Amino acid sequence: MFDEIDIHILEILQEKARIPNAEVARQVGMAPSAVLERIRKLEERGIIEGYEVRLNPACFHQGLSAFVQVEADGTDAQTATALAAIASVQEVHQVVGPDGFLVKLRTADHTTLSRILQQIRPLPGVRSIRTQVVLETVKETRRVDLTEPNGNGRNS
Amino acid sequence: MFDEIDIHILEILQEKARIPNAEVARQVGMAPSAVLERIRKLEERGIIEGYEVRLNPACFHQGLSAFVQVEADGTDAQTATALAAIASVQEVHQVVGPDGFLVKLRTADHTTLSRILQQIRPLPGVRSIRTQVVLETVKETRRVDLTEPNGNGRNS
DNA sequence: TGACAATATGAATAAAATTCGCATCGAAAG
DNA sequence: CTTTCGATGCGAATTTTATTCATATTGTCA
Repeated sequence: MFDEIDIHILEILQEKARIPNAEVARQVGMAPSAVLERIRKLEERGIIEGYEVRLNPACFHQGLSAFVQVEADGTDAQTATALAAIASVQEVHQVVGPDGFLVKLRTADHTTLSRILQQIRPLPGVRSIRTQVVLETVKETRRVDLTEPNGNGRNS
Repeated sequence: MFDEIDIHILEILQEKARIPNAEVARQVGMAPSAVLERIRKLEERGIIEGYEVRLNPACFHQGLSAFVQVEADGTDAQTATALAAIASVQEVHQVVGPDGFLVKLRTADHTTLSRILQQIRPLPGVRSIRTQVVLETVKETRRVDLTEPNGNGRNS
């Protein structure tokens, strides 16, 4: 699927995605056109899904994180859809076990959080919810570990 | 802190961060130099934290997600650090309540997950853990909602 | 009104993106 | 072993973008 050079390119982009292609080419020691072609193919193959700007949530009154364990009837797809439709909801995961869904929220403060929780409770299929408020986020990344010396975890 | 034009720029970058600055300028109807200056200031002020490439986890044998509720003695900073140091650990949140930490993992499969869990259990301060395996992720975004018609949630 | 700070503009230049013809390499077929 | 073919890299040429800077505009405050 991809080789060491691709890995190198992805590492660079993972570090700083808005870096000029010419600079990537310099770092991997190839012609810019070749690097461009590789990046294009990584995008085509769906290995690269997109490029995002990382914003400071606190600057947008979204400084409070919380996780909600939603116990639902079976695993209602309608419940998932309704949860996902809420603006403050960052993530909706269907999990194994009694708590059917695990929902990650981001709000301005406790008042807003309460409002969202009251919005979740009456959703179709929702039996009960348990909320965990985040005091401090120690780590939060979406990076994929590409530094595997051997070939495991890599498609050929 | 920022105005409607900044919001517009951020929306564009949130959608597609590797877009050329000249194109952003076109979309917001300003000179490229002015847009460049605005983006620079957004970066300086820490509103823009960085730019990331979004990779397909499945392509890197990281198709399995799980959340681990870690019950810890008090809220040991050492525990948090140890958790954060594990490569498969994507997020570590210190939460209010008996489960001191909520940890998000990404692994290749159940076998790897088990290995990581056995790595977590003996960590300093860890009393017990409860694991929730993700069957399906319905929504997973880090986008900040910038489409607020009124001024609430925005610093002036 | 006048001064000042912040920000926009447009032109000029340097740098980058993009295209494309050609070369190279490796695998599979003859 | 040679040929063919596809994939990929290279480098030159061209278009587009980034970046800088002098100048203009705007809004605020004294």
